[in-house]
Amino acid sequence: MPKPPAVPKSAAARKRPPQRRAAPDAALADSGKAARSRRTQARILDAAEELFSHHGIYGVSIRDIADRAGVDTALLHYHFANKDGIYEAVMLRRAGDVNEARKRAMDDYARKSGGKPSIEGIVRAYMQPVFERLRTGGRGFNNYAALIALANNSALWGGGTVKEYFDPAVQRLVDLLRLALPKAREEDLYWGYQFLSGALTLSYSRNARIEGLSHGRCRANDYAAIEPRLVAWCAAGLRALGACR
Amino acid sequence: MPKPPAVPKSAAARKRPPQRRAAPDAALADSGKAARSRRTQARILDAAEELFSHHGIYGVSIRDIADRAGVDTALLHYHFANKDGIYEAVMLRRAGDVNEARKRAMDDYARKSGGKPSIEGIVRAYMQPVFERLRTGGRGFNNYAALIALANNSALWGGGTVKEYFDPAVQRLVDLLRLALPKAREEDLYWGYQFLSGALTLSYSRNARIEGLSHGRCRANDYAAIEPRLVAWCAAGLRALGACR
DNA sequence: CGGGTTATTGATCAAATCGTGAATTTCGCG
DNA sequence: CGCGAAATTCACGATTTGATCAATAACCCG
Repeated sequence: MPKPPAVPKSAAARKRPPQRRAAPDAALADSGKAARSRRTQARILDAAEELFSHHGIYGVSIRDIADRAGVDTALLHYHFANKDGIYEAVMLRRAGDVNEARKRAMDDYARKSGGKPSIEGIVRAYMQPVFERLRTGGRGFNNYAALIALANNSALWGGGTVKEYFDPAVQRLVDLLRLALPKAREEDLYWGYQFLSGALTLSYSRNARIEGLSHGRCRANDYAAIEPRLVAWCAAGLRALGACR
Repeated sequence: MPKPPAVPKSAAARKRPPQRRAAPDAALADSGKAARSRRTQARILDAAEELFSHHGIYGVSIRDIADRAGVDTALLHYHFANKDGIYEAVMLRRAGDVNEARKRAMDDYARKSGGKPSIEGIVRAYMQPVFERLRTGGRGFNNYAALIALANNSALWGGGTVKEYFDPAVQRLVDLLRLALPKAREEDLYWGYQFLSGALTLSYSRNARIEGLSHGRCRANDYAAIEPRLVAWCAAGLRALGACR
């Protein structure tokens, strides 16, 4: 009886298709059943990522995703159990990569700068992986970023699993800032992060107000223009916060 | 196309009978049919405001709103035609008031400061009306602000009518900043506004990450703590942007 | 090549959704 | 009072949504 594993309702979100390792020979890395399945899942997640980033989780139906991915509705349930499963998978797919890169960049900078890291350097290291991927990561990462921005300004900041990927990088950032701003109050470091976070996420959100406001002088996704300005902005703000004790 | 599901299903709350209105005596200013109608519409908008701010426009059904307002679904269509009409009415209801107050505050400050307005003063005048209402405006304005934050980081920044209320105040802000930062590049003034806007909206959004990150040291809606820090932060950032030409 | 597992589709359901038009209440006004 | 318009409710239909079950296609391995 080929039946999709009827997972108990309580553990529905846990369900994952058995993930086989790629064939050891790997003459062709992505041939074979498992690889094909993985590619299909990726196509589903790509579609969901794009649609979620435009309309939010509730503005997209499972059918919308299935149509855009070119598969049947039931397949989404087979791979991801339900809609929340799809959403969580989308949120987690890139979370590890970008935050590992953040921690690596901050560690590298901390080592390179010896005992005297600059605020600019710390902030730049934290932001650089995101901007790099925004510029070169294709439409996929841009959709993901817009979705993160959407979730960040709402109550549903992921199902609760997302923070486990994002929070450690933030703590690393705050730790470095504490080193560079020894006179700053502890709470001001966190307020500083919150302001930084708000400005950063708005920059890769789907909001393009600035184009109309500036009469076309600024383009909303001109990340080459945004990155240095945002670094300077946040560094100055952090210094002001750290000094106002 | 985005067609909506719903959010929270409280079976008990669903069958709650329509709440009878308060005593009809009330011989006060607004009795009469028109006033009653206006009060009903206000109740509907209050309910929609709260639900939209939590779950987004697609996460709320017309029934959810009607139930919470204690009226029939058809009444929402009678007053606001359809869901988009409700959304627009919610967005516009407080838009005029807060932005008029912003312009007034900036005009007052510009006059009071003569020809030498400070960055801090300008930014404070722009933000003050919002923080004042967040502190004293009751739950209604807090819901509205959270909804604005949600819309601000998404593609649907109002149906297009909202910007006509918000943009003039922003332009007034930029005009004053141009005066106070004569060496700044034109586009940097707008980037500055964008960063300011991101940090500001995140501060009154429904995101409470900072409470967990700071281990309870910061409370997400401690506006008395946020306002002065955000003013200092943005002023420092603007100065840095304006000087880096 | 053939059995068995996995991936994918087709058909379908119960519930929820938006919207409408007819009834019913409320209330101003003559 | 009592008529008529505005405000509000009732009942309902067409459509969409999330989800499931059985049936088929693709593939691996012996």
